[in-house]
Amino acid sequence: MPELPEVETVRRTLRPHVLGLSLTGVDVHDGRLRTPVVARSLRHMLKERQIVDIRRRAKYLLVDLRSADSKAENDSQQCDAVLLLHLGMSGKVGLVEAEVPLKKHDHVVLHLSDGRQLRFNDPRRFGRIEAFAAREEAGHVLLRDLGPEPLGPSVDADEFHRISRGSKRPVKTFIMDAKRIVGVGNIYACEALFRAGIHPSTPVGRLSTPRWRGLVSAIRETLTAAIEQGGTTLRDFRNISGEAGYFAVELQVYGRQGEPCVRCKKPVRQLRQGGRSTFYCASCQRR
DNA sequence: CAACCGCCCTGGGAGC
DNA sequence: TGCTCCCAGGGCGGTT
Repeated sequence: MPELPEVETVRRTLRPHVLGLSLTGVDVHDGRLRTPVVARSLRHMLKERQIVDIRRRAKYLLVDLRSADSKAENDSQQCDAVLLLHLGMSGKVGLVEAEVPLKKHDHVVLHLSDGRQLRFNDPRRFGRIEAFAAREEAGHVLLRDLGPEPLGPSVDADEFHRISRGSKRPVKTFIMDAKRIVGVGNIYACEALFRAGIHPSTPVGRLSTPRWRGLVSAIRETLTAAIEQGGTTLRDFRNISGEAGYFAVELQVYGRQGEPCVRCKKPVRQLRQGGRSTFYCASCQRR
């Protein structure tokens, strides 16, 4: 499942291949994604626009588009658009030649000016694809309430300590809350808490500033390491050529219930928090 | 308002 | 072999 490192890897991999190309057409084969894809409006927002950048915010890919035929500089501002992609649970982006046969679950196809196609494939249809005018980005309902980027400069342990004071909420659900900090999914939440030596059930309001510092560092290190390794494969991730994806990151606790802890050899335990499985070492991770 | 819970969806694995 | 059941999970809408 694509978490932040996978999305960042897709961004970095895709970007050099598509920068400067224009979108020449849009096919919607199955618009039943997280919210229905409206072919008409997607076409209207994308057609004849040139890809000028690909950014990432949380787990959203944001493709910056500029009107390709706009000669007048003052006109281009109004023509700027953003294509938003979320890979959900099982989404993949393929960059292929037009003659390559469609695969099952290739729901949306974007035609590129070099003859190739960007194909959005998503078996579980938890993904999202939509487009809007660039001026709408700041107030966009999916983006406006997002917390800071874990790898950005504004993530601050003192701030987390301040806003979590008095809260009895488990630390794990706190760091997975996108309003607090974005891009920490179930796998990396477990891994970061193990790295920081913090029990996932610890009431978040009881974490001292030094422990918060340790946790913030652990989140950053965990995500950075995964990005460097090209993202976790697990089941669904594929790289842009459509081949089996990058090698799996060495996971220390996630999915290892009953196996010996890499640090102390005691069995890794599993519990459920907010409907999600949590994996941890009761000996290495303390409240 | 913070916190929680159920739901969306399909494929894959386990068990019979 | 094929059936049923369960699980994976981000984010959103609804409720407490």
